[in-house]
Amino acid sequence: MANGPSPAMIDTTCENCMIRHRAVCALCEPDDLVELERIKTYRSYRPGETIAWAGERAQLVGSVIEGVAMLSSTLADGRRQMVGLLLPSDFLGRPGRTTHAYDVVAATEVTFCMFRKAEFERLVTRTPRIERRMLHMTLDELDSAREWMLLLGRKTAREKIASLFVIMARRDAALNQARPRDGLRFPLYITREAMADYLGLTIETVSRQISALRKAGLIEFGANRMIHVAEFVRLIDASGDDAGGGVRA
Amino acid sequence: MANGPSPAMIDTTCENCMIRHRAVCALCEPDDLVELERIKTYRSYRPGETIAWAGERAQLVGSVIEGVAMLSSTLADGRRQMVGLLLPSDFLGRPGRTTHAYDVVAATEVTFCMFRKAEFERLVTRTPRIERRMLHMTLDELDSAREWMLLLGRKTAREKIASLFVIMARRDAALNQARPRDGLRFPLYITREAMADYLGLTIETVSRQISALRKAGLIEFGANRMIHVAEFVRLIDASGDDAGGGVRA
DNA sequence: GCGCCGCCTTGATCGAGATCGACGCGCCGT
DNA sequence: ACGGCGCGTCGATCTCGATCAAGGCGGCGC
Repeated sequence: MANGPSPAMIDTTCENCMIRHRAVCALCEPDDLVELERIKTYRSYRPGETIAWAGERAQLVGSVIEGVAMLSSTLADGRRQMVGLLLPSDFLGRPGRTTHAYDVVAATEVTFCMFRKAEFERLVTRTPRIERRMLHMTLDELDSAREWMLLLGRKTAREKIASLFVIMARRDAALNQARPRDGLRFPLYITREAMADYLGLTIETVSRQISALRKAGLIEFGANRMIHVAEFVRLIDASGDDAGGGVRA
Repeated sequence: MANGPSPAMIDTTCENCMIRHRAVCALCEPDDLVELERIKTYRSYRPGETIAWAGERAQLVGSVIEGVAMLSSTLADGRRQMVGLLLPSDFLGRPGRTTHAYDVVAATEVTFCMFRKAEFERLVTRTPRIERRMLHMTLDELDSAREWMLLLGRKTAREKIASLFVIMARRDAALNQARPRDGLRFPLYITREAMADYLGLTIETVSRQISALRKAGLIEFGANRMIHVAEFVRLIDASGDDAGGGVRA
């Protein structure tokens, strides 16, 4: 994700867009795309760069084309919790709200297909297809958020790490059309800090539990931040979720 | 909420419905309401009754008219986490999914305005107004879920209890149009178990922290499960959220 | 009235994860 | 080559909330 094509190499026609059939524009007809192309712009951010601050006036909305961005909330004394991840095709910005509700930070190099908020909303209002698509995407996000609530509220540190790895492995397998027979590899792009923020842990606990999983033989470290999972089922068991036998990609 | 009018007393015309302007039908035109009235039915559940099991085929969808229902997830070994609350006007059932994703249990006596799923979806497909309304409701739920993620991941037991009370107090104040000057009362309908499931705690910790808040003078117990908050600002401080001075209802 | 049962409270102890502190390793700029 | 810095690891200790255990209180049926 972090080392895909550079922004300059992105095909800027909607027809050829990498996320054409998964993003907010998935249900659009050719006519709609003409409209979208008229008002869209591309914008990239460096890893660690802040894309928006919570409370800030939201001028832009848009879809992630590639890379990963993090949504997080912060308590007055600095405790931070990640509340969402924006992956390619995910949408940033909420119709009917004028400010950002969360801090948005680039986790990797990330590129957005952006629209001026007002123009986009005008277009949405007269294009129910976009609204329908947004509804489905929002429902999916709500499901993810609720799954994460279970993790945050009830899972042990070990289960949290295993759950994260299961998700990353599945995502990577889906992306690369790889069949997760036995033996599965995926890259660990994010830092311990990002994992800790995501899982509601400290970085020390994240580090210790990853070591514990390695010592227990559930994972191995490869070169270049690759994680190798010999028996995916054992990782799923360690994650606390049942779904026991069936290895879904 | 638990002791409002009985189902039999509910006015069954959409025009006079208590949630007419807040529910999924809020944007509907009179013509749409005729359609809805044709396919809707009312259904009530007793406190503690299970409305749906996770994984079960979803036949019905609908809005809460009155009462409260809880959505929760369960881990294989029985650990449970509440992932959502359905209050009057909230919608149960997800378009495009054939099974329930969570257990749904009545927290109080609860009455739904329900539709056969297939019929409702057919209607939605040709009524973008309903879709737009669902989108906004889903976005609100997503915000609540994310706020809850911050609570589950980063707040202390004490802050969790205080946060819950702040929310309940605000909700009650909003419902009764009461101005939260100094001195604010609200009823504590739910059990310690429900609070524990919601907050990611055990019932013992819930009990102890409520006692601690009482001993610290932040809350007092009245008759009939009423909680009295003398200085709302102190409760907000204890909740960990800033928003320090401004007392919003 | 009496006893039971569900819900709640409180105490004692335990343990997972936070906190504090030290250090290792790789990368980058000079 | 060297030093500095960001990131990760690991050990020691502490602490908050879980766990285990013992009642209390109130409503309800008999």
